[in-house]
Amino acid sequence: MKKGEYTRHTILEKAFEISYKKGYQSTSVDDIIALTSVSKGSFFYHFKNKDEMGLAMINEIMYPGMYKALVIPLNENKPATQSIYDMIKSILIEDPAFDPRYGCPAVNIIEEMAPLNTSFNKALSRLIDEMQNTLEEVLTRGKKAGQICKELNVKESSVFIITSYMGIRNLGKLYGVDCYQVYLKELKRYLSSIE
Amino acid sequence: MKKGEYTRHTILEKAFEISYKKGYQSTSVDDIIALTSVSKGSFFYHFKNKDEMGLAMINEIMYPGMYKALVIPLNENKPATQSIYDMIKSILIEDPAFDPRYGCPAVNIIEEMAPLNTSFNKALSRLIDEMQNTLEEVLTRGKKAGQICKELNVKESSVFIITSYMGIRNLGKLYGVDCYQVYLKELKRYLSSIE
DNA sequence: TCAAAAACTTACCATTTAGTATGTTTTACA
DNA sequence: TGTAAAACATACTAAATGGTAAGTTTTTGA
Repeated sequence: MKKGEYTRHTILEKAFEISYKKGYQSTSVDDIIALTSVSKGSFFYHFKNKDEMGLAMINEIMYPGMYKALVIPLNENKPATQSIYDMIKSILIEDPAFDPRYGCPAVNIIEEMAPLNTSFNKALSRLIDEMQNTLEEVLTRGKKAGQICKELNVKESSVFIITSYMGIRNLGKLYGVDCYQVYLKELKRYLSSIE
Repeated sequence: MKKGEYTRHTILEKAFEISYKKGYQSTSVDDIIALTSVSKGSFFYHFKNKDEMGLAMINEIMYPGMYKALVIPLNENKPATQSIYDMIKSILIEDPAFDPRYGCPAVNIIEEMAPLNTSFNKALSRLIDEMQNTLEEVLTRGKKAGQICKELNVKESSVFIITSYMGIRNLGKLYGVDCYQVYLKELKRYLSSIE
């Protein structure tokens, strides 16, 4: 029960790595086993089909990764708008797990799979809900601390922030990091407008 | 020379229709010819390969479509922020050419193909540049008309508006039209913050 | 240590994929 | 109206796809 779990996990990691660059549907089982030196029989021993693997990849690789990169940093003890700005700047500019050319793994797979597979949709909704809730909490705490305008609707604002992040990941695929800098300036302006 | 152009155009239209729902890479040539009742030989008479067809689809179907839905409405004679808000609301809520479940065709194909194909990337950049420039013009005109804050950086603001649009198309795939309404409220707030 | 369960391998299969070769029909226009 | 070019159809290919069958090796825990 140990060896198998290790194999399973490396399959998921490699699948994540390839599908981040090529897209989920265009990543074949053969692509994955080629990179893992796991046989096809072994692949299908661990997952009854490709989509079950994809779902596990979302839940076991993507979810923890996003949690670490997006949620944890938001709970540091900083002024609300500061901690939001820092987190977004950090994942856009500093985090080596992201490549501007390939965007954000979560955004990519939402774009590709949410309309096609309800199981994927559910798992991905759970991921974005987590992010959404954390943002709302930060903004609400900010209100109580007098850092955020009392009249602000925290739900609307956090949706707006998330959409801007999703969008800049998309735009970055066309124009590279240059547009990240432009985006960050206006994000800062927006954030100061809700203080 | 007439009949052929008609066939070519219906191929492009149907390819657009299917790939809007399934994604470009997952739309096969067989899918397209099945829906057009055009033979495979005829398909490859008009396009030397699938990607050449995809490129033509972007330039001949997507570009004009986006121009009509996004650019033209921005040049109506309204206050700057009003015309931006109305245009976005219109394509999100009213335009029957878009299905919230499937998002925005241009955003979809940027997400999927921009990292994988430089020809696609160029054609799509041209499309977004057009949108970007129009937004900048509207904001600049708004400044001159005293509707927009003089200190605003029009480039940064228009990038921010575009990213928010791209992002809400992504989020809409998870949550449907409900999140459009939430987004629009905060978009309105943002727009009034730049007045 | 040893047997049962877990983990893995190899060789295969049916289907789908983009693309081609070769020939036939249609169209435009002189 | 005749003919050359344009447009199309059919039947095919080789490679890639997700998945399976059947057997072999490795691991684990009593």
